[in-house]
Amino acid sequence: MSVNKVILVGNLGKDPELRYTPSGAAVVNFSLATSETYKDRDGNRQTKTEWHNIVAWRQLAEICGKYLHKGKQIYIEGALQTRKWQDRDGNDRYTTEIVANQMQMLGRADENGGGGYQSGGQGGYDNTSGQQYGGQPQQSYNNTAAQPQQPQQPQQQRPQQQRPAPVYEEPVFNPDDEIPF
Amino acid sequence: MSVNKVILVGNLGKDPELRYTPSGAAVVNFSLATSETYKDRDGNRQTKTEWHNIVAWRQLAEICGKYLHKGKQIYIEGALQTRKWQDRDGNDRYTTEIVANQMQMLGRADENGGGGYQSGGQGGYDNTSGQQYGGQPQQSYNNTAAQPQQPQQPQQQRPQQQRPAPVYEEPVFNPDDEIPF
Amino acid sequence: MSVNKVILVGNLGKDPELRYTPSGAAVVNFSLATSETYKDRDGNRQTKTEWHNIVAWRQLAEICGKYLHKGKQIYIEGALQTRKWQDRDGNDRYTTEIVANQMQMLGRADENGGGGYQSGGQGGYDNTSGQQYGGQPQQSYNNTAAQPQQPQQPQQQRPQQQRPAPVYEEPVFNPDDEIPF
Amino acid sequence: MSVNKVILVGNLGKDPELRYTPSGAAVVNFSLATSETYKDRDGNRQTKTEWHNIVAWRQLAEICGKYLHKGKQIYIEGALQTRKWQDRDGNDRYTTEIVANQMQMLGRADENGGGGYQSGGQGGYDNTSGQQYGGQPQQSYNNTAAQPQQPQQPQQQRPQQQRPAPVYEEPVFNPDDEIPF
DNA sequence: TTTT
DNA sequence: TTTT
Repeated sequence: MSVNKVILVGNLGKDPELRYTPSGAAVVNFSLATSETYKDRDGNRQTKTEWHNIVAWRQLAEICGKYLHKGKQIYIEGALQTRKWQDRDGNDRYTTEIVANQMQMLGRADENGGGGYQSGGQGGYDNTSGQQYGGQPQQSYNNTAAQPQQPQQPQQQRPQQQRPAPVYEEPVFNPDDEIPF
Repeated sequence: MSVNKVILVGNLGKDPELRYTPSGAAVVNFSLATSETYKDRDGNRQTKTEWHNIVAWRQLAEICGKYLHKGKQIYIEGALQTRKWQDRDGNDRYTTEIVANQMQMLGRADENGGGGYQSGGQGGYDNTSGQQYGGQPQQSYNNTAAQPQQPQQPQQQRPQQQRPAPVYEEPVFNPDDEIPF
Repeated sequence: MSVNKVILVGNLGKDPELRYTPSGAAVVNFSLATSETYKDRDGNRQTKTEWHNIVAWRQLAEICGKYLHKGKQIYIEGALQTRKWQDRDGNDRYTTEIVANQMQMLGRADENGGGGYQSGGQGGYDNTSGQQYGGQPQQSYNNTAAQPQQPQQPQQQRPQQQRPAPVYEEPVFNPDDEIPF
Repeated sequence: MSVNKVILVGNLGKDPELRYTPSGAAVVNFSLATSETYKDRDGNRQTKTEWHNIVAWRQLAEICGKYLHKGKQIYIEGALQTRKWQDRDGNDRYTTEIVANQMQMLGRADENGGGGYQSGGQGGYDNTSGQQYGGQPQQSYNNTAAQPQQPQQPQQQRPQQQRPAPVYEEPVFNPDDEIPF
């Protein structure tokens, strides 16, 4: 009985980071900038930039890891998700991310290369999963997990003392952590 | 390299019409009203209503057919599609529809009944297909065809003289027509 | 009590057509293509293109007329609107358009020129109207009419015999027609 | 050159909190829940709830304060914004909010009352500002500031020792703080 | 950290 | 009529 949707068009601040869970699920993280320009009261043009934490899983993660790079302009559609975690003092802290389920590279195709792009278009994967428009041709890159469960970042669920060298910072995704499903 | 997305919140003008193709695919059609109120130059409040033709396929079609009814308020997400057809004079004519891929019933749950609702919540189907948020729990009702192909309305592709009693009107979906795949 | 929203990313099929009403209101029309690629049952990659009729008014119309051109990739946000008109036989006919209220040029800035672009960035207008995010810096190009009234295409409201040479086709926007407000 | 858009349909977790800045600008805060249901690996139906921090300004703030209440189902459209602030240890901390620019009450009109609703429809304000669809009738409740500047939460900009009893927590909006414009 |  |  609800809708949770985010639509962004922006530029990557850095190259994406693609990792794999022990079970083999791909996950990618990157930050995306959206900018607004406006004139302040003195008539000077100002820019305000917003940074968004993007995460994607599985096939979409791999596509992002392969084809996106720092500076690339993309369209992202996803859902808001706020993860709770504990800092070193045991305080609850929260991080909000956009869990992407669709991505579109924007601009010219010949500009969709950069950092590691191999020619051959979008080769190497088949976009036949059909999540987006059941009963329609496929549009863009969608996330395609057959059984959807967003893995909880596992750091917050197991005792922190299990870590050999406890990191009292925001839990970055750890590819050695098992997805709990 | 493109995005084609429609988001509507409105009310059904009539009960939805659920049909099946010979191959067994469910398809539903209904019209959805969105209304805007504004004040004209004389300060009088005016209402402008827009009517949208909605079509949905397969599982989503069946859910719409079962649970929606005239007057129901819903959220719809889909894609624009313009079908071309010929009228009796052979002129090209066009009809624009929204091919829904997500639907949300709005308002109270106890008001989500009406025309044929069985108690038991959203019982009768398993929402485990995972199109929307690969890697996440499922949200709302999605269209779930594993191999997405939007059936072309076949009327425009076969000779009209095949029809016993040719109807020189906009080709309404004919459940006797085979989906071309 | 409703939402009527369209979000498109696509390419212009032709240069936009900018006109002015007798009262001086700018109006622009262009068609925008969105394309999906999919594999058919034989595994061949197919493309399906959808064409959308875009209309924009006033400041946004002028920006589109100045900076857009055939082939340009843009983001459009707007509302669906279906206009009713009569063909020569007096039959009701309908045309669905997207009334744009926001537009974003995509791709590189140095590619945002073409057909008549003058350097100087987005010069010539001040983006200080604040429709989009009241209380926030302005984002992108918005439609900025202080008193919003969508002009009805006047052809359908006055007798067709008033036209010297009646055109029995879909009523294209006529800049000699007065906006009815 | 970017888009930052959030679309939510959900229910308020509490009554909204309406405050005013010293300069008289209304600001409202509330949390909105979106929920997804899914089946876990054991076939049990699970619900995952996401909480979103909503903020709105000026006219939209006042409408939210007047007409919304705990449990109410609404449609919200807005932009993501992450505020940075310092906790007691001087660590940077971040809070992500949705700055609403459009709101729609969902469900029955006779259910749109509760906590302080006066009959008379949406009386008490004129929705004639025209931000959303320049050139169109107005849809829903929009934020209408003529000069858009999102007030920065001022707590993070002035010395914390100014507070008589420093609260080493996330800076909640303080209506005694002046908006910096 | 990106873009304009 | 665009793009890939």
